Amino acid sequence: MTHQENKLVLNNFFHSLFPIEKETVEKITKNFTPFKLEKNSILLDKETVSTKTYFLEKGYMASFILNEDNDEIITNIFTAPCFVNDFLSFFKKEPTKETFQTITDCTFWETDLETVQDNFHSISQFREFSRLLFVINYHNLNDRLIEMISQKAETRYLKLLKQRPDIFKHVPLKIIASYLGITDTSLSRIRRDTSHF
Amino acid sequence: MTHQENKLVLNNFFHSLFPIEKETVEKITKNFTPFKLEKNSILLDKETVSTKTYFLEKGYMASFILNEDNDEIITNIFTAPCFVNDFLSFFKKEPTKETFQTITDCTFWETDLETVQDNFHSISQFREFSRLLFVINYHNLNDRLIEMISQKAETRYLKLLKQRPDIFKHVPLKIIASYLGITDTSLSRIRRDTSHF
DNA sequence: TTAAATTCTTATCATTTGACAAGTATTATT
DNA sequence: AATAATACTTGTCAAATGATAAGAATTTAA
Repeated sequence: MTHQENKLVLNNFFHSLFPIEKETVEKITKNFTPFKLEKNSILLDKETVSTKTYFLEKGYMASFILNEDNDEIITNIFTAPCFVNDFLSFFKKEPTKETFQTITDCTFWETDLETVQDNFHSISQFREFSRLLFVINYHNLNDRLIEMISQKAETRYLKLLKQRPDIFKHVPLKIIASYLGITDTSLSRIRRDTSHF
Repeated sequence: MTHQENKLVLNNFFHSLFPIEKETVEKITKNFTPFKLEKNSILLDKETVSTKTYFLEKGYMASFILNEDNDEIITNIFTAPCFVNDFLSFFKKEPTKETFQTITDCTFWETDLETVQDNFHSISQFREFSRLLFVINYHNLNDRLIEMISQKAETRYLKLLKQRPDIFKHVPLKIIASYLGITDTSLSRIRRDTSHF
């Protein structure tokens, strides 16, 4: 087994989320294959159908959409290890509106819908894991929406800085600004005004 | 069978989302029980664990959290027919942070986790339905977040007015304002400035 | 039906954030 | 190392939204 084929990080992700036997995880990840992308590569492009589900083993990514003015609106920032998916596109076979792009060099594992379906219908613990992954993703998204509704940019920035300090080391500020729903100018001002914290 | 026990709306909801046999739906909804709530009743209170999953058959609801200043921040507005759930609380048995309250008189169907689990692990089409429900809910939430990030309040208001005109007939404007992430004062101003549309 | 409570609107002023432009710093390319 | 490209900061002014208060309209309760 080469170093590239070491599924330790992938398999551990299952264990970290849900109590599950080693053998079951190995069965689930049997049909996952590894690959790498350099920084600033596109993993999944807008207006294409996502035929794979991706696990980000190492690196940083972002997803974005283009608004009417063709500005990139960052919709998510991903820190490994995590699954990176456009659920709607993958499960409903519809074109995605978002583009998923690497920020740093990244390593991935991928598998196709057929494998996911086999696992989903034959391994009850994978079903539970899948649902839990949805529940957690939904919950995180809901929390972020609540913050966007109820807190001003400075509060959101300070919270992100505290909860995900790592991304400030690896992700350009203009991407973080867009993720926070503000301009890079505004983020710069907020950072100046809060630098004493 | 009394009128109250007519599962037409509930059962049709399954058919509308996913191709599924009549008998399978009847099997799934066998253990759902009906109940009613008057307007301004609490369906699920903050800091309690959601032991049921709810289907809103008729009426309007909202969910909200309380921020630091004890202001209600509306997180969602529900129009029947739809499922109304705190996924995290229901599946992870954790206390919810949100309160779910009726806006009008409402009729519901409910069932418990044990029934959901039985269905989830024994009926493959229910698994597909459940996942699809998650996918659609996640997608709607993501769209709403993107709007919050990238569009100004007036644009979000006009879009809501176009996409869900019914709620403006049944839901107080101050609730809609909070849902849009603005004050009722601000919504009132926007409505004055856009009333010519 | 009247009184009270709630919702909605409007006005004024303050705060937050955006748009634009210029300049500096950093990173990538040759 | 030099050049170009990109990222970041700062300043100025404008636009969007919030906070507060007062009054009008509507709904609810007695």
